[in-house]
Amino acid sequence: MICAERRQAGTGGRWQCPAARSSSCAGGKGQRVGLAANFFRIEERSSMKQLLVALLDKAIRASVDTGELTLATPPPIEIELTKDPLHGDYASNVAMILAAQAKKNPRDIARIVSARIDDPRRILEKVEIAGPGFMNFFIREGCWASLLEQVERQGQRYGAADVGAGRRIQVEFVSANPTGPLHIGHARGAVVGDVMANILAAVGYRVFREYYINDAGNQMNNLGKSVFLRYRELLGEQVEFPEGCYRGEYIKDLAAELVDRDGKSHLQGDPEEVSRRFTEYAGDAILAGIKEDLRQFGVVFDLYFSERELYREDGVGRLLGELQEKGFIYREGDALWFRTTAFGDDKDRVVVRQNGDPTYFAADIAYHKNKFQRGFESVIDIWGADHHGYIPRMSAAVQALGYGKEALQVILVQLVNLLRGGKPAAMSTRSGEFVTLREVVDEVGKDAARYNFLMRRSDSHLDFDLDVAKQQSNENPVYYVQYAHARICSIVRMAADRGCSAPAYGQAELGLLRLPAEIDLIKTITRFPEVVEGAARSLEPHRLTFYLNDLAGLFHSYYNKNKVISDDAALTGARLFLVTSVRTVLKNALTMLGVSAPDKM
RNA sequence: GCGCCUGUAGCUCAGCUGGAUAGAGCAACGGACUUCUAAUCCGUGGGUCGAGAGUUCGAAUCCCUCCAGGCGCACCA
Repeated sequence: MICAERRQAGTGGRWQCPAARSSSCAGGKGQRVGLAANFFRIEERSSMKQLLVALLDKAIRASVDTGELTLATPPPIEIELTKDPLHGDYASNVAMILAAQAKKNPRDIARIVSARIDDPRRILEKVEIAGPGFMNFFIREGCWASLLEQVERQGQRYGAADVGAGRRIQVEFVSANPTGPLHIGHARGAVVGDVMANILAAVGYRVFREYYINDAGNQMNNLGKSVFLRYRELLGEQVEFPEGCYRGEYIKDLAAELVDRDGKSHLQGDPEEVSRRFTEYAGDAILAGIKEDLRQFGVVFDLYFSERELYREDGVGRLLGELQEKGFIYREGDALWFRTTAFGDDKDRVVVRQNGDPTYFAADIAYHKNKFQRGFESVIDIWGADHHGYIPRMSAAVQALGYGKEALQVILVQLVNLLRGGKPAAMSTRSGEFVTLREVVDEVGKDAARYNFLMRRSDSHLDFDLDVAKQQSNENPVYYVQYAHARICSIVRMAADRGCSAPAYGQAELGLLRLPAEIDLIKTITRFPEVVEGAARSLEPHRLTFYLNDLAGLFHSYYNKNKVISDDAALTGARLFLVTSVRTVLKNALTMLGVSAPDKM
C-alpha cells in the first residue's frame, strides 16, 4: 500500500431519503379502501422477527407466572431465519439457553413455552419442537405480504432505524497527506468510510465526515523541497534528488506551473523561504486535487481538518500540560514520554522529542481530544491495516483524556492488490508509478469502483482487477444488482404501456403471492432493516453488498420463471407490488453504497 | 522474539457474534432467448472449515498449543 500517512479511507454519499419514487416506475395510488386487505396489520416498523420475539417473550413470562418455569433472569431471545424449510420459517433456541437455569430438559421447556404462546392475530400456522429443543415457527401463508406495507409506507426510508437516537458520531477517513494524488489504496478506505457513515446515518446517528490533513510535518517540507528541485531542473540546473523526495510526474507539473507563473524569480530568494512557499503552493494545489477526485468519487466531507489548527494558540502544548497534570507524562533524557502502558500499550510513547518538537502522536492526541470537545460521543477512525500497531496507544490516549474505551473505534482497511488482466499493477508513491484514484474512476466508473471495494470484509486483502471491473459482464457483480433494478423498471414501464400500474398496498391482493420464490423475496425484503442494523453494529459495510447480491439473485430467478404481467389483473397487481418493493430495497441499498440505480441498462 | 490480522470447494470469498445436512460467485460440464431486458436463469460435480487438544446438548465461530502467510514492533508520519 502506500502510506507514509497513517490513514486511508472513504467515500461519501449521504443517506438521504429522496422522497418520491421516480415517476416512471411509480404505481398509482387509488383512494379506494382495499378489498383485498384481508390481512392483519402489523405495527409500523416491526419485522416478523420482532413480532415473534414479542410473542415468545410473553409466553415465557406467562410460563413463569403460572409456575411452570422457574427463572432468575429473563433470557435474551434470539430468533433466526431457518435455512431448511422443514424447520419452518423462523427458529428459536431459547429453550436450550434456558435449560440450565430452569433445570429442565430443553424440549420440555419448549413444550411449556409454546403452549403459552398467545397469538391473537394468528401469525402462526404452527410451532414445532425439533431436535435438541429448537422451536420452529411456521408462519401462516397470508401473513407474509402484510410486511410489505412498511416498504410502501417508508419508501426511501425503508431500511432505516433509530438505534442511534440522534447521537453524534464522527467518522474520520482518508486523511492522506497532501503530498500527492490519492491512489487506489486510499480509494478503498474512502468507500469504506463513506458507506459506513451512510449506514450509521441510516440507523439514526448524526454523522459527521472528516478528513485530517497531515500538513504540519516533514513530509510537507519534502514536498516543497521536491518541487523546488524540479523547478531548478526545469530552469536548466543539474539536480540530485535526495532520499525522501517525491518523484512523481505531478511534482514536475507543479514546478512547471510555477515556472510559467513566476519565471525564474524564485532562484534569487532565500532557499528556505522559497521552499516554504513552494510547500504551501504544492500542498494547496494537491489538496484541491484530492478534494475534486473525492467529489467525483462521490465522497464529500463535512470538514477537512488541518493539523496546523492544533498548534494554534499552543493547543498541543496545552494538551500536554493537561496530561502532565493527570500524571501521565514523564521526562526521560530530554524527551517527554506518555505513559500509555497505564492503559495496556506495550511500551510508553514519546510525545516530545529531544529536540523539542512534538511527535505526530502528540498532535493526534490533541486532534482526538478536539473531536470529543466538539461533542461527538463516539469517533470512528478508518486506517490502513498496516497501522494497526497504533491502536493501543491511541486508545490509551483517549482513555487518559477521560473518555471511555469504546469512544474510539478503529476500522482497519487492508491493502488493495491492483491487477490488470490478472497480473499485478505496481504502485508506489515515491517512484511515481501508481494508479491514482482518478485513473481508476475514469477507467471503470464510480459505481463499479465503489461496489468492488465493498465486496470483501475491509480487513481482508482485496484483489481489484481493472479489466474485470470495467467489463460489462457477469463477472462484475455491480451490474448484476443494477440490472435487477433496471429490469424492474422495465417491467413497470411495460405494465404502464398496457394500462396497469402497481396498486397501493390496500388495493393489492397480496394474498395471491404464494409461490415459494415470492415468500423468499418477501422474507429477504423484511431482512433488509436487520442487515443495515447489523452492518452498523459490527461496523461492516460489506454486509450490504452481500445482501444486495442475495436479493438481486432471488429476483432474477423469480423473473426467469414467472411473469409479472399477465391477463390476471389481480395477480399482476400483486406481483407489481412485490417487484416494486424489491426495487425500493435495491435502490435504498445502492444509495447507501453510493452506487447508482439505473432505470435502464 | 513480542503483538495484531488472515487460513473455509480448483480460484476469489461469505457464514447474521455458539445452532440443525457449511454457502455464493468464478472456473468445468449440460441445458433455456418468436415471451415483462440472456448484463439473466436452470441443472451436475466439487469440502479432514490449516493441524491438534479443550469448553457443551451443539464449534468454521469461543479457550489453549502448534503450522503457514501478511502487517506491525521510531524521539516517521
